[in-house]
Amino acid sequence: MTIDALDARIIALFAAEPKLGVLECSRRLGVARGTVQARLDRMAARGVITGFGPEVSPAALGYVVTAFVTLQIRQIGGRASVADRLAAIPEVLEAHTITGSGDMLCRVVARGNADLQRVIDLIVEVGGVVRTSSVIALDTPIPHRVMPLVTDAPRHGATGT
Amino acid sequence: MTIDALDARIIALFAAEPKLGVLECSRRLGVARGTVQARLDRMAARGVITGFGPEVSPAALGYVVTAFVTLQIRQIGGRASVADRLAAIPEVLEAHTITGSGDMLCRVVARGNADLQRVIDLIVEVGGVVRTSSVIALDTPIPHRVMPLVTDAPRHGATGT
DNA sequence: CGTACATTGAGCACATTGTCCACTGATTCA
DNA sequence: TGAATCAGTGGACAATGTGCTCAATGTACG
Repeated sequence: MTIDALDARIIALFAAEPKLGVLECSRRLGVARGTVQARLDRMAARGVITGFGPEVSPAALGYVVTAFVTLQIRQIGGRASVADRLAAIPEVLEAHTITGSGDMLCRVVARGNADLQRVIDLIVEVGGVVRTSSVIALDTPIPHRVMPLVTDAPRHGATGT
Repeated sequence: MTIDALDARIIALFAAEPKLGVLECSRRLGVARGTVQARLDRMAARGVITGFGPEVSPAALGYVVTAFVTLQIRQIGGRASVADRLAAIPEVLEAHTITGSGDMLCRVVARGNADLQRVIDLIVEVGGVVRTSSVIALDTPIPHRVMPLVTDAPRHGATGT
């Protein structure tokens, strides 16, 4: 369930320059085109690479405020329905059930602080949500990244094969 | 700073089937190829689309545990150096400075609960970090997404072409 | 030793890309 | 009203990359 150094280089190269084709990638890595294609296919099949979709910046769309909202949920209600209704709120970008004193942790975005209040109100209105507690992200010194994992993983795991 | 309905449809189409070319995309949307290309270029230039890189699943690499770690930082130390040292830890996928009782919120992954302890130890060892508090993500009913935002944004902003 | 697998290098037909162009229609502004 | 600007259209072109196939090679493993 790991990747080798070549896999990592392929991913890193495509991450750096997504417009590269398989052919150009194989040239730069010094391997045959078929190898790169096979690696990509295999990683896609194994779920390591989940897609090549466009990455959209919420901030560029006007959603400049990011917040993390911890929810407490009435035990009797059932978390599933809460998740469904949260999913209906576009500004909820992510939701996890969690350990600790809270029950769910959501990442939400909004067009401003006043708009964040509106979004939180939408969340509170979801049946089963008892209480919310929010923290606002002031700055993001480390934006979402996975590349360190990719270049690190080969060192831990399988030899080539 | 918004996108219109056509932009949203272009993004949605590429998100659904990234292997589509510009030409096929234009065919399905019933517009000229040049239009799709121009829209993509413009959205890339405006920062709405930040890239087309491969999306990697940490879980598929063996990092099956996700946790959110809240840090308290010694005020005198300075947050910048803390962020730099956190960035050196591959398992730290994201870090924000936040409002509230904590000072930073990090998303971290690990290969298991025992490994999470190792990662948290790495974080604690960072100079300036006074205390940490972790919650583990048990389940992720809403995985990271932005599409609802994309399809929602046109309604707020520009005319619909 | 034989099998299985990954890789290589080559070739092919086909589709797509990047890049031009001229023309249209709508909007804005003097 | 007339001029200018912008986005979109439809077409064209050469150059390139793609998906696919094939046989041959080298290596790991039982």
